[in-house]
Amino acid sequence: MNVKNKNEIFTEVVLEIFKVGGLLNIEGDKMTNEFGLTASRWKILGAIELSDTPLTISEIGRVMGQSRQAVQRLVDLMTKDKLLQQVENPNHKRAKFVQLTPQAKNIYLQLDKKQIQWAEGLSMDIKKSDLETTREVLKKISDLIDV
Amino acid sequence: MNVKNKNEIFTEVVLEIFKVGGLLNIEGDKMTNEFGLTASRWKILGAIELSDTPLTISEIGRVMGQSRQAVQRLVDLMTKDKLLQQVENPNHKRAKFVQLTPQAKNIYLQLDKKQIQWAEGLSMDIKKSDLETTREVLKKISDLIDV
DNA sequence: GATAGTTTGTCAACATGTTGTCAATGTTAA
DNA sequence: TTAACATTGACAACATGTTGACAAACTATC
Repeated sequence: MNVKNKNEIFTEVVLEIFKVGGLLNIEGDKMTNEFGLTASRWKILGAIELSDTPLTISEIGRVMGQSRQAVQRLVDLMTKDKLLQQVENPNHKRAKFVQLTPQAKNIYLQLDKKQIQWAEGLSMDIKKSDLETTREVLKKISDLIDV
Repeated sequence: MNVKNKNEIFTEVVLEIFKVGGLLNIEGDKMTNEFGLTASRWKILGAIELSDTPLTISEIGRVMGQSRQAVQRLVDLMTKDKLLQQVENPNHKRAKFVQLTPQAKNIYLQLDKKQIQWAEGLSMDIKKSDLETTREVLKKISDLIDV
């Protein structure tokens, strides 16, 4: 019946993560194209909007599991594009808080609607409990690596 | 209890895929460093070794869910490094088959051992059935996008 | 066989990401 | 307070990836 051991399945999961990640990026690029955005820039907006507290550039990087330098680069570009603005951080002179401009909030809301419709189509055939299991497994893996 | 709907969970899964993907790449780079490889080049070796039939560059791309150009670039570099060699494909004059050199096979075997130990540590706290669910969910997503 | 459409290799432009380094800023401990 | 350590912004080098375009090679259809 089931001839594969746990390690083999784990390896398959890892390879599938790479594959799906790439495909999702392409999909995200298409989805954001009409707003002059890309998948990566959309993710930055999401990281800020989904957070309960104001975030600095380094904090955004930590939330996304990325280097602060990669985030800095995008934030600089998006600031130039009037999508982000930086405000004083009372706790740190250099590390300012990053905020969405009204224009970016507007775009983000539209993208959120678009994404929900897209997600509904994709997750139609997937059980909610299976999605939850997947989320937990991925979180466990990321926590275990991140040490 | 559970206030999140399916779309929200789906979104969390997507964000976790991005995060874990990045972390796995960093981990793969560290793991392959002693052999003068990178995570991406290791993946190329894996795609070829795990296939039942000889693969062309374009086919490797399709298996990995990547553009053939990205694969081509790496195969060219790895050919220069004596890790890959190309042999005639009776079905196509230009699209040759890509093979591992003995040296690459040797490295791949060592990496496989190393990876199994690493995977055992990581998947220790994860149920086999949950890993299988995760794999199936990811496959479903990638199939649905790939159309 | 000729023709139209697809796949492939090649080259180029560009976006994204890690890593390393340095000085400026914050934090901690003696 | 001061000295050691950690975090941050800034810059640079490099690896990886998508996309677009073009000609060569293959496939299918008439």
